[in-house]
Amino acid sequence: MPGQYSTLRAQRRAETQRAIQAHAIRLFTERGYDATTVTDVAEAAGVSPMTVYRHFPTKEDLVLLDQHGALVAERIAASPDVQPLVRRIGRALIESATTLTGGDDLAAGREFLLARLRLMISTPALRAKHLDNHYALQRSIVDALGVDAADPDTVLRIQAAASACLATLHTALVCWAEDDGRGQLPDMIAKALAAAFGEDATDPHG
Amino acid sequence: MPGQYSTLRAQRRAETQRAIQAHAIRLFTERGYDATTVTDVAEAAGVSPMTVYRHFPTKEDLVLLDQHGALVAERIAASPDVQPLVRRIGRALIESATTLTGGDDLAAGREFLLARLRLMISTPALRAKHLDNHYALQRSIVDALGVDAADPDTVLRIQAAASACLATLHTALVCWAEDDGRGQLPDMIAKALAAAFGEDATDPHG
DNA sequence: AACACGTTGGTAGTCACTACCATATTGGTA
DNA sequence: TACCAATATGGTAGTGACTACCAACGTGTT
Repeated sequence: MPGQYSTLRAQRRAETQRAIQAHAIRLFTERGYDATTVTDVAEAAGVSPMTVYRHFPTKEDLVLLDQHGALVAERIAASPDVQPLVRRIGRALIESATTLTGGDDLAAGREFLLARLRLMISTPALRAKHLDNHYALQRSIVDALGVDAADPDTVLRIQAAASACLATLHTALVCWAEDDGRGQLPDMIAKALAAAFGEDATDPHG
Repeated sequence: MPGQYSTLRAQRRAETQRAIQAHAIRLFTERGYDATTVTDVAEAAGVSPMTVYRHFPTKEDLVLLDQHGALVAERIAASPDVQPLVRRIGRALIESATTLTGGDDLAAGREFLLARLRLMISTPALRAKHLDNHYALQRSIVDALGVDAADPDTVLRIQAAASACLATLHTALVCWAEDDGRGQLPDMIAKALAAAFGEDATDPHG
């Protein structure tokens, strides 16, 4: 929230935030999400429960992914609009996944991502909110595609394509996590898209 | 939960349950979901808060749809398995929607359904849990399709198709509700499926 | 040195939800 | 008809997430 005019302040804040989240994921994985209270997390991180809420608005936000949404919307807006909708969205999803998993410096980042994914998949509350985040992402994708919203049929068409693509992405994430991240996530997404929409609609060489 | 060996008992129970839910939807619509406490609902229905929890495990269950899942799974299992996956699932969704909206005797039932849908769409907590219900429905659809689960690629293919179809269904529900239920829901679903997967994949005359 | 600001901690409260126990009414039975 | 089991409901007390409101302390700027 607050504007950081100081680097030292921002660094400290970022560090406590990182520590809180790291301890949270560890405890959630060890004892389970529901069996771990926010107070437990705060004690483990050496702060008060209030500080946890200052950095993460809800307990769920300790686990959920954050940057992914903006990444996808950017790529959508930057893509040429001559391709069919599904291919355009699908490519943005694949490229974003490449940035996410490949851009992370080392294996530790991937393990952290995997741990969060596993929690999201197995905990109903987390899974629900994560799916709702995808719904919000769907809205921003539709916005990024630049709809005039004059014709309700056009809106329905775009909304349907976007939601179907995102659901497929979620399925690919689940399968990737259940495979313990052995395969390549972008490949997984491409395969899932091809399965849902047909090979031709998502052919990377098209 | 309990087995109803008596009709009179079951009738009374069903009646209080119906009353609780009706008052809940009314209050949620009037004051907003978050601004209405379970105690408010209980008082309006003339029961104690505990009775509300006996009939509806969570506050969210006062709004969410229930029977839909079983309906879809049945139709999936009953459909011939020669068609492509997306068409098979899509048809089951359309037919279930026909049963839901057409089977309801009169307009009052449709208005009630619309009110619940509007709440589900506009309230984040409800929307999230509803989307998670769709995820559970996805699982039962995959089960109903009878997968041997030997090949992970096959599983991914079916999961992807099912999740994409259900996301499209959700989009159609939203569009239908935003249009105040003026159009026909099954048509809306068919249109959304065609937009996402192409006309040929869902052609009802195929 | 003084001042504004941002980070943290404390307290008290609301609300969803869960045991655990008591009570009354209903349905079938001796 | 009297009795008993099942069931629907109510009460109380408690947990845990989350939210004000206020106090204290450190940091960066003037």
